[in-house]
Amino acid sequence: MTVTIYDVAREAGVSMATVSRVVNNNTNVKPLTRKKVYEAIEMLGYRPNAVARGLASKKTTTVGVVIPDISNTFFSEVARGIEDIANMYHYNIILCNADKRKEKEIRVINTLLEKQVDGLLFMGGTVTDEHRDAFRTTNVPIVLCATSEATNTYASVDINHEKAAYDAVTLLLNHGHRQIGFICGSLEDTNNGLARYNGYKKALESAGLEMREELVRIGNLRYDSGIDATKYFLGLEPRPTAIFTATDEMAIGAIHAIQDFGLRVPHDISVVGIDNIRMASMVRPQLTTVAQPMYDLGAVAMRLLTKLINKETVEDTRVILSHEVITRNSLSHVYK
Amino acid sequence: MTVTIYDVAREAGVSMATVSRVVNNNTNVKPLTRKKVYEAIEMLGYRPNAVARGLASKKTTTVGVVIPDISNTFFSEVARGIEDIANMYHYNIILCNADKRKEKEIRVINTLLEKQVDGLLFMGGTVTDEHRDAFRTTNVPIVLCATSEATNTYASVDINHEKAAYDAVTLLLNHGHRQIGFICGSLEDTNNGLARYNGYKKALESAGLEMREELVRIGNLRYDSGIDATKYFLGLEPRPTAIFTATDEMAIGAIHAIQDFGLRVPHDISVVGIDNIRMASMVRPQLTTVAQPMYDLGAVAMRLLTKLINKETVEDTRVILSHEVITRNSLSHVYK
DNA sequence: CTGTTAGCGCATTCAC
DNA sequence: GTGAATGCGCTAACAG
Repeated sequence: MTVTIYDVAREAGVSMATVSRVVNNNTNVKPLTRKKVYEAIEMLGYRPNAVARGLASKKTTTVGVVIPDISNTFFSEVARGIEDIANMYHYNIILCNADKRKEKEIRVINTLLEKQVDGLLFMGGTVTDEHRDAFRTTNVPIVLCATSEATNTYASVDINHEKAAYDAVTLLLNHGHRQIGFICGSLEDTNNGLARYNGYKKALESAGLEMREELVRIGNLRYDSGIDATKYFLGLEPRPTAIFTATDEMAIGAIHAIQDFGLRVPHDISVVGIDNIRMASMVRPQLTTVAQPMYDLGAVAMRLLTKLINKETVEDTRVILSHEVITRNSLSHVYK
Repeated sequence: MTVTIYDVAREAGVSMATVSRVVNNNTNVKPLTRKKVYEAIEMLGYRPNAVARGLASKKTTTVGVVIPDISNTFFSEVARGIEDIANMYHYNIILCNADKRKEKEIRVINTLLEKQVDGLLFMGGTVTDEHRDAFRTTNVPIVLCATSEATNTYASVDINHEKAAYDAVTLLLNHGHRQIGFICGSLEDTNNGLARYNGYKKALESAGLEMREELVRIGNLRYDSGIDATKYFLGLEPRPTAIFTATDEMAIGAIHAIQDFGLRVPHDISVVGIDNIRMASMVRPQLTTVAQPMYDLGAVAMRLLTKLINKETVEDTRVILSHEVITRNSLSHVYK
């Protein structure tokens, strides 16, 4: 039924070793024999069995990708970067959603390893000791992407989240804002939570301001929670003149909550986010935000992984990509 | 270095067949031996090699998914449905972006087949003869998802695009609109283009109206093209009282173009889209649209694929999921 | 309930 | 340049 390398060999009147050579573009095959083999392949409709090849060569040309949620626009953008570069280097990716749930992350890491992936790209909340235990059981290269890891012992690519938040708040400060509401992620979430929280705090301190707890709300990074937190801010006396959020989605929620309340953005309240998801320029007013290079995060991580897989020497395995303030229309000077 | 089933067998004092049995939860292993094997596995840190297993059993428990673009919010939602169900049935997915480009689609189909996937989930624009040629070279089950195929010979899951458009336009008609601008996808795109175009046309005809070419614009399904086409409509005399678009993204572009022009939605112009992407309820006014069950499209397609893989008898391999009109705030009766 | 024996389809020595 | 032989790690009969 299925045609194997052996059938091709017989058809072409050569040995299977020779067929293997031409299929793998090995040098040292006489042009004529090469041609005969190609013809046999063509006429039999031979398709190499990558599984058998993987077993024999111990390389599968596939990498495992664990991702929190592919339907999240931030991660799907990163995933596209990953896949494009993977494709460029002739790797395929096995994609696993893990929702930042530790047990599921560990589980998929193990099945990915069972599948003999050549490398592992991990995106998730935070790397714990259990993760490290799982990573330790293998020799395949691992790179962390948009993920925080305390001991800094793995290859990784990310942005400086604290600095990004710091820059955003400083921007607000420079526009005269002093009452800046902050919708933060959970402080257990190192990147979106704690790091950005620290950035907010430090920016305030740099300006000689004290952080006030009543101006900080914890959200879940999503649109609705941006709305909810903003409603709270709207009830404050005095009201904040600006709202900074740890994600663009929450920022968009903030904008709408303000508008639904009958106020204007940025005239009455300015709003600044982080991420620069596509949607950020698909709101009115368009969102001023700190851009993360989402596609590049994935692309660079994947490129790094290919180098690691090929045992190329790489100068720096901990790469920080730069973020960038994107000025649009949701921010203005404070009106006294 | 790597510990194999043979090492475990020796350690546990049994044969490799027995180890294989316990690893595969085969019945008929004495509890005591099972326990011994588990202990050996534990102490050696044995991890089954899925590649070897795949070669021996001719099953890889992975399915190939070809998708137009994972960073597109519509498809990433579908992909989530696919992955969740795949995971539920213990399959992994190899994800390949193909951008609806035929050559790339054919290419990834072939590499997926080389990797011996147990099944193939195809999402793309249109299935051509070249696709059918590629499909013919294999016996693995294939299901088409959100994809049009003229000869109707493959398992598939989709919605009725023509009817969805028909319903949307009828809704507009029922609200008194008679001048309905339509931003369509390319007519070469069977689903998003032609089918929805026909639905628009038929709805008009059912109401005894004639379709007028100047009220139809071709867009590329994205936000910006919604803006561009709407600017054109805004210059028409008389202006349409409503705009219907083939995708939500274009609808949101339409809303913003209208607002940027100084008009109000829906007071001056109503807007209705198709899809119900998350963003549809993250605009002001919130978008009235015809919902496609994106997650379910993926989930049902994957479930169908698992049945096909297991050679279960399935009653109907061509499934049409129902769409639903979602009434929000971008539509009102026409103000005379 | 358990062990023996063959392959699965290919890459990869090592000869020639 | 090319062929023969071996084994990658595992499943799947078949015996017993």
